[in-house]
Amino acid sequence: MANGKTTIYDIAKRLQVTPSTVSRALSNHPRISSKTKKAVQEMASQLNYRHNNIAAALRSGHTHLLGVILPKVNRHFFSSVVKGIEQVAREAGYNVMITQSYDDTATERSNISAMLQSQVDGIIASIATETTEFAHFQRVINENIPLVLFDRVMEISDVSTVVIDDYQGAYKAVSHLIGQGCRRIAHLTGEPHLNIYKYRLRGYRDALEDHGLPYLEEMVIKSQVQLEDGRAGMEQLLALAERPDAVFASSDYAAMGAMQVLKERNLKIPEEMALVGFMNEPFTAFVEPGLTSVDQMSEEMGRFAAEIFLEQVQAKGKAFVPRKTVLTPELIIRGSSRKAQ
Amino acid sequence: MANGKTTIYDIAKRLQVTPSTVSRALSNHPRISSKTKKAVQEMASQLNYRHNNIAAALRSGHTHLLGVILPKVNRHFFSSVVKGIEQVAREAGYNVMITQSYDDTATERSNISAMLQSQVDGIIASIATETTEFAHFQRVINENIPLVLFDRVMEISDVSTVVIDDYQGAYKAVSHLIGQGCRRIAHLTGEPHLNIYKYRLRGYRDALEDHGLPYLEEMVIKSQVQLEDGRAGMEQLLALAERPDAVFASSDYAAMGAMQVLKERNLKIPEEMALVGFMNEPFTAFVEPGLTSVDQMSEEMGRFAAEIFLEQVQAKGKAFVPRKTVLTPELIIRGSSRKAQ
DNA sequence: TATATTTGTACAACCGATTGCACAAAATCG
DNA sequence: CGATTTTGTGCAATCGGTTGTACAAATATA
Repeated sequence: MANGKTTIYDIAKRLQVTPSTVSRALSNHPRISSKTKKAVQEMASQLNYRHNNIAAALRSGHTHLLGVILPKVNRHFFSSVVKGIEQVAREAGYNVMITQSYDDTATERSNISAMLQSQVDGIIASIATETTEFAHFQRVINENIPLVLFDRVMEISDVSTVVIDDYQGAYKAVSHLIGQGCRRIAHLTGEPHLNIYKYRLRGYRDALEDHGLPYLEEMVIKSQVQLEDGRAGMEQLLALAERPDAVFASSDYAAMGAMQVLKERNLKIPEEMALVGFMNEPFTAFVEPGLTSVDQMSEEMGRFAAEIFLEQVQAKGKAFVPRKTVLTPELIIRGSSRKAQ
Repeated sequence: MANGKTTIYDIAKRLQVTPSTVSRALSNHPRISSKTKKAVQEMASQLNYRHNNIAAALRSGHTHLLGVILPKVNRHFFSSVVKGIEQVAREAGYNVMITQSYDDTATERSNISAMLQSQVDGIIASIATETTEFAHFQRVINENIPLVLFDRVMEISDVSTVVIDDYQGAYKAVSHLIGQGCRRIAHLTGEPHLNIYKYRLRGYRDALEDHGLPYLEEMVIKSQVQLEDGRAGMEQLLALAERPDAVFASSDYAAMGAMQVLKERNLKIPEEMALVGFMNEPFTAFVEPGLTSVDQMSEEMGRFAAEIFLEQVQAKGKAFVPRKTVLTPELIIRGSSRKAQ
């Protein structure tokens, strides 16, 4: 009170009870009489008491802080995932601490350090594109702090993961293009060390083969699948002796870059070149024509990740069996791939 | 060590010194000999020691946590601001805790509570659209916790703020349209209780009047300036007896909605209707034609906000004079307003 | 009614670093 | 060379809740 901060000691003094009683009353301990609880609560609000998370965390060992590491929050996908995480986490009394790796491994590492220093109760993360070694994540696991990875995951056994079925998403997308009459479908793929791109590539390939179309090396272009990469990729594809009649990109940004190039060259979309992206970023609905894309069930993904984290926290002592959750993506068809039949 | 956690006590024991010496050695206290410091540091890394922020915070009173409250992280503007904040904050040894209000006052209030409970050393925030009473922010100020507001600020004296010159941004935008030959310029404006919209409206008005054009009530449409609002606003404007020949929207989303309607009706942009937005979201560059927009200097804004926060922290004891910082916005001209001369 | 159980609260150690104060040893000064 | 200042480290209290244990009173059980 003196310096504006009320503690449980102040409440205890006023009520002639001990701090431990106050603490228990506030946390709704069964052994405390409801009479005492009421008195404590009233005095607490009267004195404008606020629970000091820090002090509680020091003794109890848990901060009720959940760390979230994302490549970039301004990707609609990631921010939606965060929304899902927040919904579940707050419900369960956890505060969420978001940080961004900016797809940089060093930053990712320092994010993890910061979180460990802040004693977060768990970490939910999606790995930076650039990251190829996972010692920093392994450290989290070794310290027995619940870790849940989503979307961009790594091949480590003791981690729970939530991903969409990238294979299926790609397969659906390519099948759709074939259904629209496309026969020469190119693919803009990302870093092969990230599973998402690996699986999407497989889905692409299998869809082609299952429909009796050949898989051609020159039709698959690897990059970081950013806007510029999409532009470059499209240029490259247009320079081929036999041009593709469709492009399936592993990211909406790459697809967008491709679209820009096509427009600059006055090629008709989807008649001369159909396009499909991946992520279903909101701008896909704004551009002209709308960009067909694979939706990644972002909020669900976040909710699942948070729920798994909670389970893992609850199973504290006992061994927790890491869960792998796979969600089914949805193909959102827009003008960029809808050919008049 | 026993349970994987090394403390300064473990280090002290190994080195036959006291924990206080270790603490001081680690924090580079001038009174500790460099010999001891070296020994402590080596032992620390050997034992894999990690500083426990929680314990330190409890005693020292500062958590080195900076809370940031944003309406939505997936707005490119806000995420850029965060980037700026992070740059400065991390440099100074602060971790950043981001939360979203989703433009909802209740959520905003609970965000603040959560942060106060977590004992953040300061809060940087942009107010939720919906918020009209500021008691929760006032509480932060009353508790003497540094508060810096940016972009969406409120009329309270004891707060530092960072904003762009919204008036000037609007003025530039409208003058540009007039320069392109537009004579009947409509305006999509937002909630008048938010300064940003109020000032933009004034800039719009003054630019018209300074160029000898009339300010017409029916040309100003108030809404939440989201995509749908832009659509509705455009419909309304097109229904006027005398249509406008340009629309200046206080948000890119509203401008985008307007653009969609224009395209659906096959009206030419910018010939029949020029468009200018506000925010310079990335999609403005993707759409066809590119959307002219006012850039808000987002990263700078974040950096300034963080710097002011730091100053305020440093000035701990003494009275800190709140600073109002105003940045100059930049008009990014794209196809939606560039008429062939 | 005597005994066993439950209920309600108090006591005190504890989480792990920080920090004002004390004090001896070393360095500097007159 | 004695007095003063500086340097390096230790002591112990402290931040504010949490929690295992103890114990008296109330209640239930036999």
